[in-house]
Amino acid sequence: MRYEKGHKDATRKRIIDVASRRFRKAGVEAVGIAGLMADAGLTHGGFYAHFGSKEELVREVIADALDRSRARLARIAAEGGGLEAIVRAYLTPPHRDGPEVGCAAAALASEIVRHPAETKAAFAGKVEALIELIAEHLEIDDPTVRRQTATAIFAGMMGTLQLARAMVDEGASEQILESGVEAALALARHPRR
Amino acid sequence: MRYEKGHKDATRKRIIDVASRRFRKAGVEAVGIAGLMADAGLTHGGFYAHFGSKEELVREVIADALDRSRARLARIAAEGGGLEAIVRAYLTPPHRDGPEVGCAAAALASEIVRHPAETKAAFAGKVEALIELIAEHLEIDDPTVRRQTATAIFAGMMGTLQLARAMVDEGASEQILESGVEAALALARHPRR
DNA sequence: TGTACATCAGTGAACGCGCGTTCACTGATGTAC
DNA sequence: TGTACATCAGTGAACGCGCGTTCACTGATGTAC
Repeated sequence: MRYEKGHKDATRKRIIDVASRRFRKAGVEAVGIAGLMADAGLTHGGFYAHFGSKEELVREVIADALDRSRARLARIAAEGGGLEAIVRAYLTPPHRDGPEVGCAAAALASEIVRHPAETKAAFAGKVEALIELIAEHLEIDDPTVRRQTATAIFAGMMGTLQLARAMVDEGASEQILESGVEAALALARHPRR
Repeated sequence: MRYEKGHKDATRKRIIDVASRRFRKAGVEAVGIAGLMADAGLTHGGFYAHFGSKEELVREVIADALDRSRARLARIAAEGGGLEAIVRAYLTPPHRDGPEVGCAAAALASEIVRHPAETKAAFAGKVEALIELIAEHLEIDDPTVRRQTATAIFAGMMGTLQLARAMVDEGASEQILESGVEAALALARHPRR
């Protein structure tokens, strides 16, 4: 081999990592293949040795980024804080200000909707896994209610983070984050009317 | 005048209306000036007689679309259903399936974040008005708690609609909408721990 | 051990295309005389 | 009333640019003999 064993895999991983940050920061549409590859230290033509199309990369990035978010939140919960630690870690100024390393669902949700079904399916599957993680940390017996509550908590976290990012005023933004924390914890406490 | 009085205003309004539908359906970035103007029955060059830039149009569209959403939801609440009617009208399959005439916040939130401060400010201001509308229909005495609860309810509604749109499976999508309704009503009922 | 060849990750020119924006122009109508 | 001119919403060619994708190629290294 002209390159050491594992070289191509490492390059592929590097492209995904660069794309993952850039997609979350600027949106998928705003990121071009040429700039992406330059960031990864390569030229644009080589892209197609790794991915069949930009859309295929999008799918891989979404799956990878959401897997990592899930793992990170699972670790945070496991360290003893449970659901409250998840919620507080998610609705925090650093997460609001660092979308490039944050939750891909919050960063890309409204544009993923317009992608092909295959991409949406990848997104939907990983979001379900995130919801499942939240459900595991709810003290609700009925599995249907637990699942519904977990879904609403995640939707609220995502919507809250997006609103906090849209605010121009720092104080207003932090009040929104706080509202989101309170609401998530209230839902975890009062799953039924 | 070569055109009857009010002609230019009517054209401007038509451009905004066409842009409003197309932005919400495809995202701001995916909509070009030429296609937009063709849809409005004009050629692209005329665009700059009405708007200084595409970004200026984006700002006008956001303000207009969110004003209309607010007015629509206010009417629905006033017809007797109150907050529950707002929530149920928002988290409904037709709204999920018709983003082009639906809430601009849910359709565009994650991309507005990346626009210039002036655009974000226009968005933020109108979202505050929507939250205020929700707050008006909450039976909570403490204005801070009322406001916080309204914020969380709106964030949850927005996040829920986005998740429902991202699902490929129809049944899963409808369960998400239902979770959102339940959660919003639960928050309205239990504002404090 | 030395030479010929195969491999293939990565290169970079080229493809057609649409983008946002500018600008000299058109032509229907209103106003001035 | 008839003619000359001013107005200005809208036209369409042109600008430089970046997009996603294709493809003939390079050149470093491994394998075969």
